[in-house]
Amino acid sequence: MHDESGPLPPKCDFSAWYNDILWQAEIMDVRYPVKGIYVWYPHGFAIRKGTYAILRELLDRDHEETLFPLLIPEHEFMKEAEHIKGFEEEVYWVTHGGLTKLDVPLALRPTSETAIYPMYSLWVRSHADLPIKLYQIVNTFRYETKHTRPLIRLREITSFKEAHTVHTTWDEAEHQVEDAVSLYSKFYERLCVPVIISRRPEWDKFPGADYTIATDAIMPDGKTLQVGTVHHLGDNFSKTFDLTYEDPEGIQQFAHQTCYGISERCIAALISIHGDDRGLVLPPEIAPTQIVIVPIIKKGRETDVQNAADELEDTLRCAGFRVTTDTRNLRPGAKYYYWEMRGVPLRLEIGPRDIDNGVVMAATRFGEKTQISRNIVVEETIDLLETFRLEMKQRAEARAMEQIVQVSTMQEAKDAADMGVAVLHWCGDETCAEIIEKETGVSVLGYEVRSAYIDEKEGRCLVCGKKARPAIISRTY
RNA sequence: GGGGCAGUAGGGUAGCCUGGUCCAUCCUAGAGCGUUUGGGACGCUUUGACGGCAGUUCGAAUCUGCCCUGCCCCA
Repeated sequence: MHDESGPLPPKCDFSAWYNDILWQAEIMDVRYPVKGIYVWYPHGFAIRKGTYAILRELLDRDHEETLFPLLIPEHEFMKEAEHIKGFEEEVYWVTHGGLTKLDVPLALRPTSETAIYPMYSLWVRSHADLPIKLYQIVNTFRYETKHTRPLIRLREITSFKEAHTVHTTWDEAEHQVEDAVSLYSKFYERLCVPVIISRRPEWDKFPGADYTIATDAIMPDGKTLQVGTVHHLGDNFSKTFDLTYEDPEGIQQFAHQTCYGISERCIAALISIHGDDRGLVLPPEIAPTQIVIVPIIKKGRETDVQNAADELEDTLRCAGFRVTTDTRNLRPGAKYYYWEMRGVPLRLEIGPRDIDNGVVMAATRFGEKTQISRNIVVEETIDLLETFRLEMKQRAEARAMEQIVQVSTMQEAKDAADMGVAVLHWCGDETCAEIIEKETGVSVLGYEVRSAYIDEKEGRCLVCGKKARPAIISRTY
């Protein structure tokens, strides 16, 4: 419970570590009495706010935020055949209003295509109305039958950012897919979370899509977590929902669409990839508290120290930092552990000795201590936080590179997929993929891989020996 | 989808087989007072639970049934 072991199970026991850090760092309370449904603690929610602020900022450059209803009438939901097949097993239905049975059952959205597209069909008249690029951040419901996990596999997804765009042509929609992929790359770069982008195999794409590009992060236990998807919907939904526009020649045409989503899984990745045995490690941009000031009270110098801490807090707050002074009646050590658990990037200690010398002690979340001069504390803090951010990124990338292994035999693939992601050559043929999956026991995640950590060179299919490009396989969440 | 194990205070455990002095307990957490503060402080006082619903019984944390929730293994 104490001493060298620390309050958390070691991170190498990832499952136990993950469950524990969620409540120790006050991210989620998992005790809500419904399976797969959890409560955000204020601290977790503050992390969510910071993370989604970045997502909003990136999207707001050329999207508009909106809000569609939670309830979808059965007849709309049931229109798109492929889509229904993909979701019918996991839809919650509202069947009654009070004691009265509803004439039309209402689905709780598992995703909002069928809520949004009937309205798009009303809104779009002419090519001049296009493109439309909207997004919303909402809760969605899926009756998951597999093992649920906080932030990862939920029955109520509380933080689903879904964007839905409409375009005149298939090619224009394809450009939008590319824009979205690059937007997601930027997003994860800001979180310092390394990701692999790839095209999902045909049998694994979004129900109703022409194709799906996915973003995966590698968790500490080597399993991958899908943390973003971008779908080219072609004109599949526009045909179903009669979403047409009049082109410049006066002819009615079906629109082409895309949709792309990110959920609170991005928080799961953020926590898991950066956290350590002492707790959270957060990028300064996201940390609800960026700097904590710990006053070192000594008998006889109480007001002295308190005033110095207050002044320091003022200076930093005026410089734009999110800063807290911990004035609780605890030993300094207890405070250090407390804020380390919460992932605060920088701690400043100020005691009588520092006041006399005109300095403060700075310690980053990685444990690097430096003494900085009080009169240039703002400049030094900016430097320390930026160095810290880069260090976070480097550590995460180094780990990702260890977890990605290029393989050339089935046995190697199996071994590598046990520890992380195996990169192998696959011709694109489904029967070859089946053999790979059967022999390795893990699934083919994708092909047309885009990642700074993976070489895109051609080779020979591991199964049939035909010309092939790299594909990735791994155990998944 | 199939199988197994479990649920006792905020957290972790004992008790259950063999129903009854059980005022549980320790660590931890919360509240209060005082002393303390350069890596998890200490003393005193105090708060708090048997997952839910039925049943068996003079009596249920303990036995039975159903439900809910969690964890592990296999497909």
